[in-house]
Amino acid sequence: MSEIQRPGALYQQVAAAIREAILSGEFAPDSLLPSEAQLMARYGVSRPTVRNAIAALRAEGLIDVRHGKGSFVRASGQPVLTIERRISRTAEGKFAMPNGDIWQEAEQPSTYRTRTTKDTGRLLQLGEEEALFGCDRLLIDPSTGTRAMHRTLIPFEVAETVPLLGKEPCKPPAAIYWVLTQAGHTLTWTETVRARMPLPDERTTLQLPDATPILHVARIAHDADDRPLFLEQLRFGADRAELAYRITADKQPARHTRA
Amino acid sequence: MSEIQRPGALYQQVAAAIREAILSGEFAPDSLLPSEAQLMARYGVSRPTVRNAIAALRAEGLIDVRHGKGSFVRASGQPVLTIERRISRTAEGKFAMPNGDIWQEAEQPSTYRTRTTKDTGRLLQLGEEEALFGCDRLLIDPSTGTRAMHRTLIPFEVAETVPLLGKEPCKPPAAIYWVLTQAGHTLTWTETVRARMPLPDERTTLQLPDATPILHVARIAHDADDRPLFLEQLRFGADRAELAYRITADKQPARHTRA
DNA sequence: AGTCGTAACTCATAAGGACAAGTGACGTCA
DNA sequence: TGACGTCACTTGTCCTTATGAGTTACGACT
Repeated sequence: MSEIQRPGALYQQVAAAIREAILSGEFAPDSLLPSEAQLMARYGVSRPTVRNAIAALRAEGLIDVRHGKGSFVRASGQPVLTIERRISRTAEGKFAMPNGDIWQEAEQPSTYRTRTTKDTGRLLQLGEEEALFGCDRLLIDPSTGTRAMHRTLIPFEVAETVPLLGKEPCKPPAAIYWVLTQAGHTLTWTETVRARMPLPDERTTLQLPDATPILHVARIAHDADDRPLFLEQLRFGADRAELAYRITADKQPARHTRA
Repeated sequence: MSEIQRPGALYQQVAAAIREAILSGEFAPDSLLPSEAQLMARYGVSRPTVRNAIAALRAEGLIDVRHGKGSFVRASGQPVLTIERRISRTAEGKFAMPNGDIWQEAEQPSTYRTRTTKDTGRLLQLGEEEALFGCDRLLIDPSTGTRAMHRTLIPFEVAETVPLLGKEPCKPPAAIYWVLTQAGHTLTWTETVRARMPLPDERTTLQLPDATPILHVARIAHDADDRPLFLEQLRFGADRAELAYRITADKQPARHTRA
């Protein structure tokens, strides 16, 4: 019934109409949208057109479609888990992470040897194809069901100078910080944050819904002279979790790039 | 020709075949994929099936399709711009941001009055529907072409106690920090980072390609007693830019939640 | 030589039909 | 009563056909 003809393609007009209805609250979160047949009648278009419009809204993450049941307005709920990226030291000097104890390991960590890629090589200030110890963990926060993939990458170079690391390359991060500190290093950290769409295997491991990007954090532990010691990666679905940082003002003037 | 029949739907098999070819390097980045007609012949399927497969790869961000030209393997290039989220103070105590001078304002900042939403209310530790000054900027980094949307939200409460803010609510962040410091506040900051798919207006303003999430940073400036003073938001396409943070170890033991 | 039309390619949009598959409710039968 | 089969609903998949629209190159005409 409702006549539409404004922007461009038919299916985009239908999509826009439904989108407005959702954003204006006419269709409440978690409520059932009209079925494809009803939408066909409502807008006087064919089924492919309706499905095309629905596909567009799906790609925007506005709706979820369940086979045999219908299309539901996605509860655009904010993330339920805040991952605080901070590092603290106890009175004895040991390291503690604010999130260290919420995560459980879903399976045995898997360790392996690998080489730097263009990306990890740049972060570690190494060339490509340099040898690394790797350790992958699948983490779960039981209280929210949030899943995350954690990876530790330690250059052979570094592991050689720190016997404990070479023997057991797959320790929890806090333990690695402690070992390196005991070995005489003074640690500081930098993190870079990216977002991208998941690869198929990430989609399944992290159990992500449609149109859900993943947040990708890379934490580099630096020595006192600013040289990278090792790398931690954390990946998780951006629908359930967010990152939190603390910032304080430096005394030095801002630099644009790290030497 | 190449026979396929493994996982599930036909179009998924076709998509998987093309995806493998891309990830294995058979189709180089920026190269032209076979046309729809060629793919129909190659896999012996109909045009809708080919288009369905292509739509799936598009949603994954693996390919870009250009009307009249063809489908291209997306150069999965890492972000070209690193946005450092740090704050420095000059010898005179004024504030400087590492990125402060790379951004140019694409248009006049627009100021307005608004009210807290559930989300911004929580961040500012206010209720819903509390009055705010708002200021929106569209920023551009000319060297990379990266666009970003910046928003400042100042509660009326705060603006009233700081005359300079009330008169001119739309100052650059560094200037606001300075004004608040002059007014006797001691600032610290926290940031939360999220990623999500863009809304249609964000897609156009930020000129985002398909399947590109946006990174959403909310920076809260706190007073010495940890009460929020005001809020800055930054939004940009995750395809071009990444965030960088510095972390140092606290002396205090980690707390899980802020009081 | 330069301009412009046309043809031949590309993807985009739209309609129609048919059947498969998941879901839930209802009713029958043991 | 309980188990199960069937049916009516939903979306998923796949095909055919047709037309519109952006891109490029070639060639004819000026």
